[in-house]
Amino acid sequence: MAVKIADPLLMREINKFHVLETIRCHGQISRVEISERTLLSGTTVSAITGALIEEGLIHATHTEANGETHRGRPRVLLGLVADAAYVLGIKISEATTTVTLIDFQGEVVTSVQLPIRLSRQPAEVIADLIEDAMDDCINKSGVNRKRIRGIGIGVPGLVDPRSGRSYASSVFGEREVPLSALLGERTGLPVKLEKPANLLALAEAWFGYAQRDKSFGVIVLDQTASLGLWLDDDVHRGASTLGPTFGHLKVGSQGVACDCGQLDCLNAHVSDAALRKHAADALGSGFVQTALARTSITAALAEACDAGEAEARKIIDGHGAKLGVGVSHVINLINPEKIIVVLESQRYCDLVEPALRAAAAANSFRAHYASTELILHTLDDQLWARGAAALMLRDIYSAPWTSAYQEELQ
Amino acid sequence: MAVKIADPLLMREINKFHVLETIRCHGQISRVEISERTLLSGTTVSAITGALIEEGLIHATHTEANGETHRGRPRVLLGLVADAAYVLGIKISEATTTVTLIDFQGEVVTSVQLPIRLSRQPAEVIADLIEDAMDDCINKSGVNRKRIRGIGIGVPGLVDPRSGRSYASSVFGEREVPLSALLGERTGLPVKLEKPANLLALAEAWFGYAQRDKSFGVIVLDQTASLGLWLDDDVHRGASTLGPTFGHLKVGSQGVACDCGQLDCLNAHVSDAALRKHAADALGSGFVQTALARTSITAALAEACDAGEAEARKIIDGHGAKLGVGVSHVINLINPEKIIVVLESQRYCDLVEPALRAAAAANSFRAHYASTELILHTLDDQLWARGAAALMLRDIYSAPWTSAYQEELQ
DNA sequence: GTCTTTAATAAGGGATGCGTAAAAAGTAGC
DNA sequence: GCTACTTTTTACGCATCCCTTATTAAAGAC
Repeated sequence: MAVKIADPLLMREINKFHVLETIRCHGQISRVEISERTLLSGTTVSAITGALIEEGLIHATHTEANGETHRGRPRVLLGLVADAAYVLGIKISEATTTVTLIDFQGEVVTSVQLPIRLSRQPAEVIADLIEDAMDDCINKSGVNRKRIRGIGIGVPGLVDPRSGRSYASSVFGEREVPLSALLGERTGLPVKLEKPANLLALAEAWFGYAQRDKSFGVIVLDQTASLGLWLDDDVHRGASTLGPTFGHLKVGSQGVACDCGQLDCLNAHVSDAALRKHAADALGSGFVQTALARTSITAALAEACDAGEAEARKIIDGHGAKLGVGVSHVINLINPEKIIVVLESQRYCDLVEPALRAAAAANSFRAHYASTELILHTLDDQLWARGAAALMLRDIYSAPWTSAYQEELQ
Repeated sequence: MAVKIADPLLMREINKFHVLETIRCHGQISRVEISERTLLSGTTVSAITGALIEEGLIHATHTEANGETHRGRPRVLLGLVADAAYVLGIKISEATTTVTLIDFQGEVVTSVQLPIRLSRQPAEVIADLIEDAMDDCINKSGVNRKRIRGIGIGVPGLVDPRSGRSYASSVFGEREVPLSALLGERTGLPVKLEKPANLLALAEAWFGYAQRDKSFGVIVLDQTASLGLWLDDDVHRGASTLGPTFGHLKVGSQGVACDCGQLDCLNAHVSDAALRKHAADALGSGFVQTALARTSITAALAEACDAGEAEARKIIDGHGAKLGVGVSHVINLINPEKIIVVLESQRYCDLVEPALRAAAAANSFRAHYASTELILHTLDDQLWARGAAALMLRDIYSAPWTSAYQEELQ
């Protein structure tokens, strides 16, 4: 039984949720329009918005009709109270860690970057560093700490959101780190852990390209390739709760070894490490070393390609082709409405796109390829943060009819 | 907005659904126990069961406490009225078509086999033949035609359940057949079309191995390989509504051509046609011809293998290996709680299982492989039928909180 | 400055639902 | 036959929704 028994209170909660959702999606909206959109009666909308105002979640922004001026009493526009709650979004990467404070509307309040390579430190030290960064972020913002409702974190590698543990992550020396617990102790706040791709999926679903879509996938290349799958209004986690393993799909049969001990995993072909190796083989280790001191491997390849280096072009095409095969598996099996591929730079998107699309098309069933929209765009640091924030915000907004709601409350 | 606005009527519908679900799952159950399981108050359960009795969906089976005798007033056991509704389940294959009448409890009432190769006939003729078979089935059962609520059909090839059309099916000469419409006209009943794998997924979810699972996949080899995916209490259809295309996943890189025009599709390696070709190449076309006159290709291979034929063993292992690669993609991307592989005979299950498991394990990420249970079992003709029936039954039982409910009513 | 128009709230009537608590029903034990 | 005990139903109170009809509020139109 995934759905709760109905009683009058649940009824209210459901309708309250719908009203809040409508306000959240629309930004500024009058009671009449809420009534029209939700099909709730004006009376009910008034009662619910009244309660929400009392709870401090929304307020009348007092702005009258926008632009054109109407005849009668102007509509009072309602909007979320930005100050109603705050959430910290944290994105941990190998080279940089970003801590961002997000308000109830999902807007960035403050953001702090920690340009530190964490991988040499034990988990306890890393937790301390992150705590300092959070404090810094909060202090800069001037936000009352009591209004902060939780912390959402994205960390590479395997993540079990249920236990809040990170496994085999490249940023930690330890194989297993109870990151949720470490940060929960220090802050007294609820902490949610997710893999970065799921964070992006959340961000796309809440703020990005996929707000209306029932199903979509987000593929992100952040050291390794990873997929976040959004199905039925939630991140898909699967039986292991680890989410899909895009990076270990098998592509091709060249017999390239992957860290996981198997052969021809996608990651063995498209991870940053693999790209560096390809580049070193084709362009010389000197090129790689000088380039990487300055920039990322994809940026370096893009530059070399633009400089007319045929080998760089070949590597990029190969990269796109392998990614395309992976994408084709997603199209064939899931056939989501959208697949969003998130890459580091616009230039690299442009360079990799032809080969990626060609491979995706060549390896997926026609009808499915035609119905899945393939989008490439660049990685926005704020998108990470907002995804991490959405992780916590969705708890505040949580849909009342799911049993998950109850579990998370206790 | 996937969820309806709450009002008192919806509330009743939700709770009614829960009560009916409880009765359906438990078979015979007293009001008290329903109250305990659903957490609804006794009053409400009485009111709802009263309404359900009035509607003729359930009745008091008047059996008192089973076995042990209790102290106070004995519980009145309630159960589904088998006669409350009937549904026709139809499974169309190349060689045989089965028509089955199922009652409200999901039990088979009558079943009729049409041992006719349909592929030579135009769609209109096929529809006529099926209509005759349905009439025969109904007449034999003695069931009042008015009690029949709909028809569920499984047909190989591409199926668009939304339009009720079958595309590129091996059983039809035409590329596109509006089968729902053809049978709807003839019977005046609602007709639902599905691909066979989805039918099996439904059957497993309602009656089979996966009644408790949130997510699972069913793989069936019926001419070609096909996958039905059950996610979030429903068959997953994807953007194209055609469902996953397991058979056109790319496995290996031998460059074997598939009907779809691409290379190395799973079907190009594991379809019945591919197996026949492998068998003809390795064992001689004479073997294939004499064997197929008598039995199926898998049964023939199993026999040859049992007779010590090394080439047959090799073909079966290859078959299992390719299937295993396909399975690994499902495990990596979806990581469902179960994957159920449905094969023709128990013997073939036993023979193909080692290679299948080995390939699945070798190509899927460890944690995911470990958390997905892999089950092989044989195809039961009744399972098809019950799946087809569930297709319609779920409309009668339909969950009131989804928008799909509303769409399907109109 | 008054009239018109639209928005929002308030009040009353009607319907439905849930839940609690008491009454009715039905059986076993003494 | 009476009592004890459990199930089921009935009666009542309360909450929610909806609708209709004022009432109040705030602007534009004249």
